[in-house]
Amino acid sequence: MQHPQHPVAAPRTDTRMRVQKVALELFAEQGYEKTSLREIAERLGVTKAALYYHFKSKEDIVHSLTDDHNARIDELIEWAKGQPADERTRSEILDRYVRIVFDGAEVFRFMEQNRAAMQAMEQGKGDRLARFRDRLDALVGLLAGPDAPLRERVRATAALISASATCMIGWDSHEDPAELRAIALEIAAELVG
Amino acid sequence: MQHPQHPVAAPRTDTRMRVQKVALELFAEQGYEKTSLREIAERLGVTKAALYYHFKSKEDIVHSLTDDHNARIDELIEWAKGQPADERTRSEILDRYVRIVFDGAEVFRFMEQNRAAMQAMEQGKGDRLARFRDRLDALVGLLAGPDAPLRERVRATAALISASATCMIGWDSHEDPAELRAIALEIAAELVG
DNA sequence: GTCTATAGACGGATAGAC
DNA sequence: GTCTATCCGTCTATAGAC
Repeated sequence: MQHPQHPVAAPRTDTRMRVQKVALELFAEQGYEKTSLREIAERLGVTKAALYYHFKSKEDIVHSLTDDHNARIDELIEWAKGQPADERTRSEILDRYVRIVFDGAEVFRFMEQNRAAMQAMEQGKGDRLARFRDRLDALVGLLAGPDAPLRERVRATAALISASATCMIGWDSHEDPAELRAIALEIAAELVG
Repeated sequence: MQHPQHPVAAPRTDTRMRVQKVALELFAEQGYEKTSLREIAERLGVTKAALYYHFKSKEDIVHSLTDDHNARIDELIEWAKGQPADERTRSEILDRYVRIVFDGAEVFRFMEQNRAAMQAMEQGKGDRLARFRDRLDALVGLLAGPDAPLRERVRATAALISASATCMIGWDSHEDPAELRAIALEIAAELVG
């Protein structure tokens, strides 16, 4: 008789997730470039080499943190392209967008504060919506219409930027998150309405 | 008879400004941390050591780029503190704020894209409004009132963030700058009004 | 005011034992 | 899956000649 589920000696199967957690903390505290793999390993109580078993490079850690969130934005864009360009669709785009940023607030805050580093990583990825700016432009196009006048495009941009900023800025810790999300959505709706 | 104005051999007295120009270009292209003094010197046709004659460190180059603009924000805050907290004052705060960001758009864009690096530099400067976040909070306090409810504080924050983003985002190069500035102001006024 | 040369430190990444 | 040890590159900053 065997116990195939659990190998003996409980080999810390969650190390990968612990690396992600610590890396995100340090990237947020001191920035991506100023955080070395040595620091991440030290705070985790392992060695640099251990990190390379779970991630093939420093950039790979970042991608493991950001890919899911970026994919959700891409899905939103794809979905919206198949919808009629009416008021109903616009308000659903904003609702879903705010929810995505709100759910991944820590990661989006990291991306925001390290935009220069993110842009450097995005270089050379010509395919799809690899670049942050492409995603923003796509959403603006869907919210304002592809050939909208400058004023409408600027307002749609401002709507997205202020909504996400509201979701990811560090407020007093005892503010009501649900209220923040509602206010973010209200502001965005006002600007595209 | 002498010619006291121009020393012989025209010793490139503008090198300091040329360094600032090239540094800002490179910081914007690849980010502050990924730009080395070697690269700056190379693009300028001088050596690293020459840079150290004009600036005492890499950070010092950044401060030479940003200090004036930050001081203008500080002056705006000081001025506003002595004004009555009415509609007239709020709208003048926004007008002056937008003008400051608009005038220094390249530098503000650099600070925005390298916020992590900026924050790292701001560590340990306890005095005055050394930190970016302090300036934002001060302006929000002046626009919304010191003990305003959450919604008003969030809206004031969104006003400042979207106005500055509008001024410093890279739009199609043939857009009318004056129109952009007007739209930025309109959005901000709407959110604090 | 600009140069050459170098110090001194730290970074990411890999090899190979256990 | 984690370790030790190390390679090799790059960086900021300085010393000192011209």
